[in-house]
Amino acid sequence: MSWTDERVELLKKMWGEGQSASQIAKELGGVTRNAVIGKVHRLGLSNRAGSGASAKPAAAPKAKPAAKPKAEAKPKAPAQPAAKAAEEPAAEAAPKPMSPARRAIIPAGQPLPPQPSTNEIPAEALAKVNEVEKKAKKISVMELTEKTCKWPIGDPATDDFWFCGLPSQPGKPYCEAHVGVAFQPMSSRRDRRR
DNA sequence: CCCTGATTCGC
DNA sequence: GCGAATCAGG
Repeated sequence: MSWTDERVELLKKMWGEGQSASQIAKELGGVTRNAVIGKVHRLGLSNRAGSGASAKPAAAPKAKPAAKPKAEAKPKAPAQPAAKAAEEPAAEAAPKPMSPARRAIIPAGQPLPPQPSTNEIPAEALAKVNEVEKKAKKISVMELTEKTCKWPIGDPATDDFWFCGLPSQPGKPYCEAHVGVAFQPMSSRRDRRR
């Protein structure tokens, strides 16, 4: 993929809005977050409006990439809890706070036209989860241990919120059913060719 | 551990 | 110019 005018524009726009490089890369498609960051730099729009993130001193002595005796570890399976099923219309992506000024409520129509689902959750797994949620122990956050399923259920904004609490799978943060929905999808992850 | 952006440098 | 590899902070 090449940096066409439109792609660059979208890049600028999203970067300006405080989107992360990885998100921009995902949105554009065909590029990695590194490519995005590289482009951002080349475009000269490095830092965003002084967001209180991390300040780079700029000139830091490094120099050492000459040789790379780095014993790199193998990538793992990232996998994060996938979005819950349908019910809450508030499942939106707001990764960064951005400027306090632009806090406009979502319009009325369809602010999100082309939303290709990041990942699909098998209907089967969902059904399973629904069943499990009925048997959930409804434990609070303080009751979570290494052995309890940490799958959140309900709306954190209300009292209808608890954790599954069923016995989690060894080495996993969730019970079997929730491991299913949490780790199932996640198909593509950029290659790390060497 | 995951994620961020930043930098370097071979292409 | 491009972006993977790498670095460095959170």
